[in-house]
Amino acid sequence: MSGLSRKFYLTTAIDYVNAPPHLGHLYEKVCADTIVRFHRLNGEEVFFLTGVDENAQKNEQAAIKAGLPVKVFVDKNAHLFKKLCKIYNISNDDFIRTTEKRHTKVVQLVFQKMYDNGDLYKKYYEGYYCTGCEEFKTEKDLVNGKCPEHNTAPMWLKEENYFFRLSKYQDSLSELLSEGQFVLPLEKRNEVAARLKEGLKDLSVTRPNLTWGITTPINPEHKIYVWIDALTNYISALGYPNGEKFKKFWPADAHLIGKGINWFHSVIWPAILLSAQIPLPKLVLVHGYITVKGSKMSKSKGTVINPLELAKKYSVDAIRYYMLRAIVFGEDGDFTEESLVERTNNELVANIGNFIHRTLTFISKNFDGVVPKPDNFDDDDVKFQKRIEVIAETVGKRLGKFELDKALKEIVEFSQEGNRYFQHKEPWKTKNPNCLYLCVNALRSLAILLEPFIPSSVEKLWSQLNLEGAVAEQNWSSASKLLIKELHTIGKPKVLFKKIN
RNA sequence: GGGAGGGAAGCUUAAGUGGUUAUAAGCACCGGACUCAUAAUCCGGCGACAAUGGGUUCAAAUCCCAUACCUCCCA
Repeated sequence: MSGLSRKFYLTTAIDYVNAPPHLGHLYEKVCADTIVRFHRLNGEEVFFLTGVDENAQKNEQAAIKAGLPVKVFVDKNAHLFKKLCKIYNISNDDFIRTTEKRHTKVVQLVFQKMYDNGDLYKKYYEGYYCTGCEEFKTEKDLVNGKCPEHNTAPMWLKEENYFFRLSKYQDSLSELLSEGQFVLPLEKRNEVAARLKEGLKDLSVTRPNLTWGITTPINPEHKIYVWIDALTNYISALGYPNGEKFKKFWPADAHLIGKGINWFHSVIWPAILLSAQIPLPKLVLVHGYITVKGSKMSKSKGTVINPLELAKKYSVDAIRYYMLRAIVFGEDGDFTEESLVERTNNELVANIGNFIHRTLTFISKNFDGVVPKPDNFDDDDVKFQKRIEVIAETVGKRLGKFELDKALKEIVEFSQEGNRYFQHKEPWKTKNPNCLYLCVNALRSLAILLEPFIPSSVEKLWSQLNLEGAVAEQNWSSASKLLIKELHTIGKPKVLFKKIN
């Protein structure tokens, strides 16, 4: 353990604001939040960025459909994303909106730098264009002459666009991706590397004749297309090029993204940065999708889950706990309310909640709320004490590897160990002081260990333990110490997690 | 159309990468103990012949081939 304070910069993808947030948006934010909270507890200086992509044509189209001015429409949905963060205790340090001046000017600067570097050139392009996809399609892409995605006939379009010499960076990118640790999990790295071998084509990075979006600095007729615009949020939010935050936090320690935008983050984004001569991020961290009944949430199937609504039905921490625990990080995971209820009742309530509550009420009722003075430890006591001594490291290792679900599993097992120990020592017969002394310390450990996952519940636990400060201010490794001493008076016990139904 | 991956107890998973009757965890289910605790807890039991069909081998869940299904990436 070094005493050096390090920095940790984590981003999420920025979300389209063409619709209100769904559960997938929340999942990414909760994962990110858990990761950064862990890093904060480790004493690192953290910057955690999330935000929304407002410049996409998709947003404009959705606004028109809704019969609202684009700005009004976008404001409305952006507000919902901010609200989502607030409700779910997402501890983001900033929230960027790509229509903000601080962003648009950086996008133009990056564009200019790429241009100055000779990486952008003008070219006529002709072909089928699907307005839904905002993309040119080849004949092969079409099914019965229609875009299979949108089921609409594309139009024949002849456009003058600026192209980015992506091909120029083929070798640098191949090298970046062969090194192994740039994209995690490794299967995701392999997918990108395999596609890279097929060769890179230059990329169209502007669109003419649009009304919504950021104008290029070199030609007022052209708007900057999604790539250079959206991805640049990761540095514009830090005040690139001269901002203090940029100097302190860039390069990003991880970009947390969904698997669908892996290519953009693992190939296009590094290429843009290389072209603009900006250092590359350290890691692209890819998570899976939340599915409902085994397939993607879809509007037509009516399986889209609105997390703002969900929070009215279940507690925020139960939802956070469930998503983090039940979904293997990096893989897709199915969401059902039944399993949410099951996890909550069996683990959060019956295991963790019970251990907390039985310990606290026992001390409260039998020792007037005062932690008893321990005697000499017997073998059981020593065994449990040792468990406490290693738990911070055990869970920390998992979190360091982004194994959020496994980390949580370790914590559940620790809590179960507590229940087992308590049961075995039978303090209701013996009034065994060692047992209560160790268990109440285990609760303090649990509070810290669980802080990244269920931050709000854990603060309540902290105050029931009548401890100073906030859990979020504690040091991770102190979760393995017995810092609650004899004669400490605990607060009033109160049920933390309620059983559902 | 090309490529990658997956199938394990009723369900969800972890381990296992050639060797006798496949190692485990949680949920569910059954039984017991206990009563401090939100009928929570603790202990014990139940339970899979490994997607299917072939092949290699003295021996395969583990290697190879084929087929079906699911997922993903690409076109």
